Amino acid sequence: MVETAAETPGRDRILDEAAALFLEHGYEATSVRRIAEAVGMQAASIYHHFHSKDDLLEVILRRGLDVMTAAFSDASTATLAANGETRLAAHVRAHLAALYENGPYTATHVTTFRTAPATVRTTIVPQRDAYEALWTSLLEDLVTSGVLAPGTAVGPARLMLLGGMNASVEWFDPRRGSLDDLAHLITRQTLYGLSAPTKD
Amino acid sequence: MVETAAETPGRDRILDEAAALFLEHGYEATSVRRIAEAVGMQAASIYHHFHSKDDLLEVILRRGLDVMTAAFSDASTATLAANGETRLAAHVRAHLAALYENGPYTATHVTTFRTAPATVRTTIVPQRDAYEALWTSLLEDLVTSGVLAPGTAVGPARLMLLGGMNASVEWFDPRRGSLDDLAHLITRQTLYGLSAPTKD
DNA sequence: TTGTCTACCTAACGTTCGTTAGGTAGACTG
DNA sequence: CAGTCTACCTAACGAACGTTAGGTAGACAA
Repeated sequence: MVETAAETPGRDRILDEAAALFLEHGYEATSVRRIAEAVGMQAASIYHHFHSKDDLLEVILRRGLDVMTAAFSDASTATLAANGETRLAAHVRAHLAALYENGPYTATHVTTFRTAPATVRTTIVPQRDAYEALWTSLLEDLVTSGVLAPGTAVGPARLMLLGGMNASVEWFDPRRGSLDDLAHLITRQTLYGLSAPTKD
Repeated sequence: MVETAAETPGRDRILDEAAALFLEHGYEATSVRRIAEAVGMQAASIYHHFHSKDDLLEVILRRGLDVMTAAFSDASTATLAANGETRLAAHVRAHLAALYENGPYTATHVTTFRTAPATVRTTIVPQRDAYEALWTSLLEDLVTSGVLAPGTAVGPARLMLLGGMNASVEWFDPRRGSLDDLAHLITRQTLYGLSAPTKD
């Protein structure tokens, strides 16, 4: 039960405000009346644009995933000919950009997906799996091309990398820190770790 | 407004069930009636043990922090004489044990703290800062003793390490995977990264 | 045996929730 | 210029919420 609808200004305002509120307070803690107030309309008017509160969440989660996926694709086409480290760095930067630019949709996705109502979650799962598969195949390429150590367990590596990036929403403030710096930090630490160079 | 109360079986059952439900569905999505049902009592009986639902959450969050802090201390005393890598590994293992053993309190803490009601969150903040300070000083020691690269930015390193460990609650299942393996994986990746050994 | 305390209970309170029914003002359409 | 459609509105519904008042059965103490 998802909207394919055309974009209206009112509808997009609702999505923006709802996503921001879901991100800050969580889905259940945000009432339809509070969303409506943020937009400047009555609660009942929300239902002109969405079937239900769950539907509204589903559209937001899906949009967050769309933003991520588009960012990943852009990074892929932009670095087709680049070396492995550059490609990884570009995709890390793209995922972080999805989290912190183009609205709160992706950040809302990663923070609310786990506890979203089961009915909403299950309809999103296939699209989410597809996004994770993109990362899996990127990391496999990097193993094959010798950038990552042979025998690297790609599954755990993907989970830790995505987990680490997503965890940054708990502390990173894009108005205070540079996205490029964060992307560089995460890429370097993922590839080379924190240890002092060995002296053998 | 926190309980210092003696431990009664009924009270601990409430804490256990509530923490598990908050972890799975989130705080706002879990009603007092549902907690009571899980325990096998009436909703009103919860209020014999806790002032309010917020109070119940606060006790749970604090207990989660207590579990973490105790685990960290144990790891510290157990590795006083050990080398840097062993000390780091022990503390990583301790934090993960706090997340996956001794009940759902720590896992509930890390998943619900960010969106907890502001009044609850602010009373917990000092204790939380104290736990993070423990990690900061551990990492600073490791830089001083030459285990971590000189000039390592300890703040971001701490955030990424804790963020990575905490993010594992989204995917790690302690009944399927070994905690030791996970701790080893995270420690190794944190120190040495994923890159293939350079051939120069 | 009377009194107190603990750990629950039933019943109900006022509030807020998501949602629906039905209306209206203004913009386009023929 | 009548008709339709869009984007809202007011009013209200039943259900669920957190919470409180007041009672009770059993344990333990004097």
